[in-house]
Amino acid sequence: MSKESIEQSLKLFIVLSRAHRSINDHVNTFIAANGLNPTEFAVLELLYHKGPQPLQQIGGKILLASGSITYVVDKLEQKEYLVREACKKDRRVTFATITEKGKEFIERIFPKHEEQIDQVMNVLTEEEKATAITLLKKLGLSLN
Amino acid sequence: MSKESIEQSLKLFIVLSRAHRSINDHVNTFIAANGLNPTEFAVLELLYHKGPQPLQQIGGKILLASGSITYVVDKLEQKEYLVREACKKDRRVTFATITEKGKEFIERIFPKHEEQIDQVMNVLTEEEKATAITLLKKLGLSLN
DNA sequence: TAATAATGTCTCGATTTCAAAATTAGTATA
DNA sequence: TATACTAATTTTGAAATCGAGACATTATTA
Repeated sequence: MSKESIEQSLKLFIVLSRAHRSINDHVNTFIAANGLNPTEFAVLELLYHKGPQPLQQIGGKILLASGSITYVVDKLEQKEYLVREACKKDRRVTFATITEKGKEFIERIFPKHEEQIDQVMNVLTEEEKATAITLLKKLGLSLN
Repeated sequence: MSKESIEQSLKLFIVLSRAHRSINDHVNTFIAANGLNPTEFAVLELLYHKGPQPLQQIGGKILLASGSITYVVDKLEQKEYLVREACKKDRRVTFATITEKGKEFIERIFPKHEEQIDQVMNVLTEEEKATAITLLKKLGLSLN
């Protein structure tokens, strides 16, 4: 654990934070221009791709506290992008289901969202992307 | 811009987000255990390493809106980790300066903070860290 | 020089998030 | 079966952040 090693680690932390912030700002600006915040978008995307979900599962998947789920789901329900549906088997559970309007929204927005990300990531070659994925995966796993 | 390329880009976005979140949660838990939030810590570290700063410069460096700077500097001033000082040359300007108590705090905490980060980053070899730094730098720059 | 523009900080209201407590429903135990 | 435990959701209050506007000061320019 030399001094240089620590400095490298710190530098890596900084460039990782900057890269993340930079990309996120870009992506979030696009999402905001379409009337949602990043969390709302994440929830809607989840429902679109994985089907109806119990509220609690949503919290688990996008890492949100239970109180926040209620809030975000309320917002999306007001916008008519999803509906709450009671679970018949277990009356404690509420499912969130994407509506037609929600589907249309995602289908309209998602391709551009992907393009935005691709546009940024394409400063790297395919090989560099593959390398970055491998390294970042290790970092993401290093704590669990 | 093939289909595979976009998928790689999306995957990279996801692993980048996860890595960042994972590391950040780790680091923030440590900082919180010492009574600060990440932003307060960032401001204090900036003042420690770069000396007294006009409030506005702080906002520029850690990317915070002007209203938020006022708020964070208030918090740190209440904790007696910094003081506001009027600028004599330009009476619009206020400097934030770290106090002795603030210095002691950073000197006590910072080495452990570095260790925390190093501990996580050391799942990578030195060479891998260097590679990651190079790639992430490109991503961070790709938008400005 | 006087008017106008720009700059730095603060205030205020709105948004988003969390954590803890409350509520309601289901499960297990004595 | 009553009683306590667990689970899912909502409510509530606090914290953190932003953006727009207010205010004082400084800079520019006509």
